[in-house]
Amino acid sequence: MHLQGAYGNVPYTVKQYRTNSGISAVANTCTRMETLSSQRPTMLDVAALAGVGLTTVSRVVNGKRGVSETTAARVRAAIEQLDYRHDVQASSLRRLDRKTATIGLVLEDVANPFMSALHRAVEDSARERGMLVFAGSCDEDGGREREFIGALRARRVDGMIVVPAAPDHSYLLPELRVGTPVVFVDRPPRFLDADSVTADDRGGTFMAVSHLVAGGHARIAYLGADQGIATAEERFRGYRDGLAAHGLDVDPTIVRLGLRSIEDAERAAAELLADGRRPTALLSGQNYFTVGAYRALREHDVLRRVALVGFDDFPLAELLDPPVTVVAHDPVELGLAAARLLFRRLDGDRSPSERIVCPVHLVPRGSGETPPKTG
Amino acid sequence: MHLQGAYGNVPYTVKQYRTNSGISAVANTCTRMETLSSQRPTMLDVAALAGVGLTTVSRVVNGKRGVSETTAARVRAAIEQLDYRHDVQASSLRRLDRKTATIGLVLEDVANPFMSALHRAVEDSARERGMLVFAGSCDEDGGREREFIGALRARRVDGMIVVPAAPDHSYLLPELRVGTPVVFVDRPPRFLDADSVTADDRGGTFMAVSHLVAGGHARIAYLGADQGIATAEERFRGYRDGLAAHGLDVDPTIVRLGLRSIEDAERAAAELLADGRRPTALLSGQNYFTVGAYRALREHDVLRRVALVGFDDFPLAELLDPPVTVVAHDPVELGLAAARLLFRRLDGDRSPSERIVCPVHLVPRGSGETPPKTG
DNA sequence: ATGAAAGCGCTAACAT
DNA sequence: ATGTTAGCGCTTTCAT
Repeated sequence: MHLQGAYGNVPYTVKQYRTNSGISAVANTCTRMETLSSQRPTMLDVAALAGVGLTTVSRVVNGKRGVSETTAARVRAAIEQLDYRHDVQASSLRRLDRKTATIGLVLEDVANPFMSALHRAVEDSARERGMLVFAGSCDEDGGREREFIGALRARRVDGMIVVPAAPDHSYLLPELRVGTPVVFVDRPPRFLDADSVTADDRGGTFMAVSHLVAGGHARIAYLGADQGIATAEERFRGYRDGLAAHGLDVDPTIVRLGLRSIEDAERAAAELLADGRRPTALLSGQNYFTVGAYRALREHDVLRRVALVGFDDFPLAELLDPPVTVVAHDPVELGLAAARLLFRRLDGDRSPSERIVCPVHLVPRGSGETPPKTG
Repeated sequence: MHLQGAYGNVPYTVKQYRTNSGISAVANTCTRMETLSSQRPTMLDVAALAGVGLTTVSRVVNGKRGVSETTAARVRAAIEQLDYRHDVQASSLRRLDRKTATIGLVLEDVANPFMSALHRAVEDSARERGMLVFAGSCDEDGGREREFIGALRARRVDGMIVVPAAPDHSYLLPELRVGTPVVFVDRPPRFLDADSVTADDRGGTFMAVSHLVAGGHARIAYLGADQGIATAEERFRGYRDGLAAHGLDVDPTIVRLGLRSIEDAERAAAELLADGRRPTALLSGQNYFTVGAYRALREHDVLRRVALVGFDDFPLAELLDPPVTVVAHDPVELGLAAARLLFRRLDGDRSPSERIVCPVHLVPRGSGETPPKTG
């Protein structure tokens, strides 16, 4: 028991604590002169106050066995009294597995309802394991993705869940090799063999086209994003394949790709509707585009004359009048699956990379069941 | 220059690199025997490969002056070649200011559209300064708030932005004292003197009541959350004060507090509408409750007979039919103001704590302009 | 059951 | 302009 002077052979500025039992003890290294009150207590402070060694405090904090219950209680009391907080950064620096109990989540946009629902699912999974998540938005910008992932690397996250934006992910190879698992979600990685959880994009638009054709439509327009985005490409493929499967041709004049925003989609839909030979149905490749298309339909007062089916469900879709028919995949399902996969890797699973594909569902609500009308 | 053997008096396992100029150098401490290939390169590896000292690498990485351009270029090449990534955790451990370039963001729910818009605003502000943000959800649970903030403390975040859930924040006092700034947003802290950015909640509901009264309404119901939540209390106060200001009494039978979800609100609104002496207008204290109320109105087929005004704007409010009149405050504005305040504190501002109140706006869209009808 | 000492990757003070 | 050394707060190894 060290009552005064120095701890080990490290020189300390003496600081006295008074414990319940009236024992006083020494604490806090203080080479630089600063007001002690503004310093955070360290394990050494706790050790001194509890009258035990540094290692014992470490054992208690990490819940390791080999400490008597009485000692542990004293340590816990000291922690409480000093408002001590373990430093996971310093801890991870020295620990063998270098784990930081932190994961990175690379999203398209944390404020997109689909992405934020996915975020919440990942957060909940992480919390169960006492892990925190760094989330960030890339806005479909590959450069920002690299930048953000670089920042995650610099913080030594234990793993990452990524909605990819970049056209090439081979730059992540060293990271994977060093043992940091990366799970791709919503879209598969490019030029990299890694785990992924995606939705059946092609199947979704195929299903949507079939639904519209079954409803009598033969002139179906398409609103899609840049074909550089894997999801967008697959969805467009489903549209083409769907038409082909029903013996219909793709009419390039009613296909609008490369859209980026609600406004883009609204403009594109407005153009299509203004045309003399306008489509009898609109198929939108993404939640935001569906909203834009809906606005255009309302603006042109053809809400119940031109059908609309959207990919991705969105909040309030069922409250609109008419409610919006969508092809939906559950972001929570994607997020949970991705997290499960990531944690399995963190737990040491080294089996070949997996490609999980979640099914999509058609949710008929009204807007997609409008029969075709001409003029 | 060290060509072989040991670096300083630290024993190393020798590892040879060949540089462009043909100089070979030593690297990588390796006490534990592990395959070197699976190790992350450290500054020492970079230093060895570039044929310079450790400090020089540190200087280059941190962009400090005092390194010749030729040396810097050699170092950068080595960094590139080894795919070296700076370890901010280790860096922060040793650096004087202990900064981690990380902030914590404590939200009610990352998936709530209001919260995720705020999140995005904070993220964008943080990115400008090269900082990352830990976001998490507390679901109005004070215990979860403390738990999450504890995890943030353990990761030594530089500062926090908090949408408070707990009934008492004095537990954050040691954190503030140790120099970690905390800015409260959307709601003020309780039992703690700290910065806050809030909306004019009382003024908002007061305005809403006045608007409805001006439209001829005298029987206005209220749907609100638990009065333990500061925002909820202020909004309810604005409702009462608004009625009083127009000589109207609060009728407790048409006030429903303590709601927690869309479903709660839908049920409460349905009850109010089923009653013989039903209100002519509904005032909702929160975005989710507005959605619930809207559903109930539609269910009872009184969408254009009973008026509805909601607090908080929400996506697609203007797309509904009738579009929803709301009292809105901008989450982006709140987020940006909170971030600005936090960064000012991080830059050393020690002036007395600030209480910023953002104005709210009435956005008449239709649902709130329905004239009162009886029966 | 407990403690002393070494050292994780880095920055800062002090050389030169 | 560059290098050497100490040590940030912690975990681990090896004592006892």
